[in-house]
Amino acid sequence: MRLSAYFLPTLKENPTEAQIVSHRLMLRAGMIRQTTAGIYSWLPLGNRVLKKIEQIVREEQDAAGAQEVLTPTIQPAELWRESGRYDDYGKEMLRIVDRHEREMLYGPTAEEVMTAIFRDDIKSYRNLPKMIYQIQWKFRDEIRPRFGVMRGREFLMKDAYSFDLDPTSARRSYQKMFLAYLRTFARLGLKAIPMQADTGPIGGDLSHEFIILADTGESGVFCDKRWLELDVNAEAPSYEDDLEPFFGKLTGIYAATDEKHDAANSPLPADQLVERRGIEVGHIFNFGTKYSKPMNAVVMGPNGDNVAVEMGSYGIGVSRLVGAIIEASHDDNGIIWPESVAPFKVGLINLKVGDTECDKVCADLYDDLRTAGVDVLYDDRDERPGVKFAAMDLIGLPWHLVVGPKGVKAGVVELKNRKTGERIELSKDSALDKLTQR
RNA sequence: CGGGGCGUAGCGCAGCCUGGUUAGCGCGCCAGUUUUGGGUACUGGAGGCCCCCGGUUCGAAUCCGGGCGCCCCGACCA
Repeated sequence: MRLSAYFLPTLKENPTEAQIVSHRLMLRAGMIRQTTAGIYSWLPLGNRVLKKIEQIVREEQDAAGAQEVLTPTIQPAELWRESGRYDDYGKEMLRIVDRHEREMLYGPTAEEVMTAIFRDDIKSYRNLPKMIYQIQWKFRDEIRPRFGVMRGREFLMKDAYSFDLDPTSARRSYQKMFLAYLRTFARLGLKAIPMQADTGPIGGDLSHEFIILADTGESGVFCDKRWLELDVNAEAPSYEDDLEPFFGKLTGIYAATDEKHDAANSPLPADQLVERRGIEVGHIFNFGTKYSKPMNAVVMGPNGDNVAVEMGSYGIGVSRLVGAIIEASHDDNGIIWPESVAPFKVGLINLKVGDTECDKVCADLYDDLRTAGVDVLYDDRDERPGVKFAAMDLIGLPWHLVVGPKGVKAGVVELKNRKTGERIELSKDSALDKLTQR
């Protein structure tokens, strides 16, 4: 993409409404614009990041054996009356009446819809277990939305639902998702700690929140200090393995949100315990038959009895992750994208637009990179170098490829790593090699 | 829902208290000059229902009433 043609409205100054760094940087980097309180439009750059995250989440869900579906944002009140949650959910649920006076709602979650889809077509234990998921917009009418996409009213969520014949099998589904979450967050460049959590309105007994430690986080959390240096993926099993040992080991290292932590009966001595702030990026629940019973989601078991299926649900805040990643990865100059989610891998900077040599070298690099399948954002604007460097730092692409007249005369270009700040001069071809092999 | 704040050009703000020429400033934007190596220049220019409605007044961005919107703190929530 050529920057001169890209819809990328960057801001030099901080908008007043943005209180935390990720919100400020998302606005300044031209990723999002607020449409109304807690509801955002995603501009091209932000949308690219959102799609990248979505894709990683999707790949890891698929790898864990979940199958992607898509259910509507608008749901009938009827389904929620079946589960008994229509009256319980309160004002967070956005309720709508259609032209026929039917009560509808904008889905804050999809347990009811998913349970209904399951029960309508799955009738035998032979078809279990099943795990389905979607990546779909949700709406929760927060009292006070804040922090940009970190706590919007409308947000993109990956929500998965597991259906099993018995609690043992359900536990295994839970552990698969537990592992999938660890792998997903690791690929996103994040360290997410699974913590014992309250189950809230979804209900159930087994539940973990996945928390990224960050000073700006909304949740207070407590954890064993061993978590701080633990590499959870080093010994992660595959999905075919018995997951119990791994699950047992990780859940055996204390971590809990402040709702769950009992300071009076702390399981750890004070010098072992760390108290921090955190951002919740995922939450998984096992809730048994809480929905399957009232909604009559039953299958015929091996002995001919109808049994209510054991269920779990598993959420990842996809749009929230965009903010969370920025909270975890930025500096004074702007965002520093992990390569896996960067909107473009390389920013190509032409320091002297109009110079025949520079234009030629840039045009070649631009074509070659794209041919090699590398996402490249070419700053071909007739701007001063400082302006270009600033913009490139702000939007945080992992690699900056700088082409200027001096270097071109000497047959070199400069490659800068946004994260480390390291700058090396090398030939155009070596730069290409380096960027295409990674 | 309780408490606080704000609404003036795309963004950040001043002006309002104490009403009175064509409503200012910085950034951005447009045109031209500059061809620039790490947030760097110069000249000129465009751009305003001063949130909305009503009232007071000879006169309202400014005072008064009502409404709407947005932000922050709290309670609440993923």
